Amino acid sequence: MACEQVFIRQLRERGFRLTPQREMILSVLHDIDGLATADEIYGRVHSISSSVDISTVYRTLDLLQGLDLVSCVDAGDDQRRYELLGVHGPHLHLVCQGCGQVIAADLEMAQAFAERLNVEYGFQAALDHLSIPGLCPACADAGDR
Amino acid sequence: MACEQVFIRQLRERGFRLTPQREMILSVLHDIDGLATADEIYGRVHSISSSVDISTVYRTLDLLQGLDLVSCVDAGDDQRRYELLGVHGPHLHLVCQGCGQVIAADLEMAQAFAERLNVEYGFQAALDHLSIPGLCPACADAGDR
DNA sequence: CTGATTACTGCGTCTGTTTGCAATAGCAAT
DNA sequence: ATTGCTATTGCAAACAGACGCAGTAATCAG
Repeated sequence: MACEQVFIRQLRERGFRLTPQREMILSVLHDIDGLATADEIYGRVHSISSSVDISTVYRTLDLLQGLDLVSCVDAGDDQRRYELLGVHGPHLHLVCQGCGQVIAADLEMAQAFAERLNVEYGFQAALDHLSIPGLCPACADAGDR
Repeated sequence: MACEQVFIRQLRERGFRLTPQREMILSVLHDIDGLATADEIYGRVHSISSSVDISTVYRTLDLLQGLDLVSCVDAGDDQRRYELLGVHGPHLHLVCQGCGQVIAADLEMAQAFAERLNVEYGFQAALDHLSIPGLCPACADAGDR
């Protein structure tokens, strides 16, 4: 699979090692193809090989984030979820605080905003891997009453 | 103090109670006048009255956030900090991932962005209480090499 | 002032996540 | 294939933060 190749190449280039655990975790992420909590990922990996530790899952997810292959959505309410950035590149996460729904928004949407922060404050915002809290259309409607 | 009055009024209006613990926590936040972790706040409160529990600190901070009297900066790397929104109203937090520094930015900066999210996705972004990760000028420079 | 109501607290416990450490196992060079 | 270097792992323990519960105390009506 394409993403596997990317992964392996990225690892090698930066002096990391390819381990079965990492392969499994990547494969599971690929299967899920959507958002999943660390625990869900751990569950799946564990069912393939029962000797993989949850802390390895966390460490691998961190690593994958560092390589920009995975992004993390912080729903605020204690349920971080992870997502493989395969086909669809980086994007914004609009997290609804009403229903928990996560909407994927085009990163380009925030370009002007990032630009402004840079001009005014010299700050280089990393807007990918960013979760924006708020209300989805449905919950905003419901909340108006 | 003005903010104390605001606090008490807000509490009463919504049917909450004024307790010594809440007064102490508010007073500590006022003393600090800047960012502090829950643990730091707990430490100070504890030194005044040793029978205050850390979970009360967390609960009170949550409450204060609900009343928009406190905002929370999530530096990403496990060190949430809290801040009294007294004089300066709500604002954006630009969190540097290099040095951990937190820059306060004008909320107005993000208005256009919020507007766009609303138009395109019908999403009502809550951009106050939002921490934006990135690099401050100094760290961005250092990182270029 | 007194008593009733019920929000709030402290405690213990639990979940999700990170970290230190010794043992293991990739990888490159031989 | 063997070796050495060291990144990576599993484990256990530490950690922040949330939660359920039973007792306490702030508030308000009388």
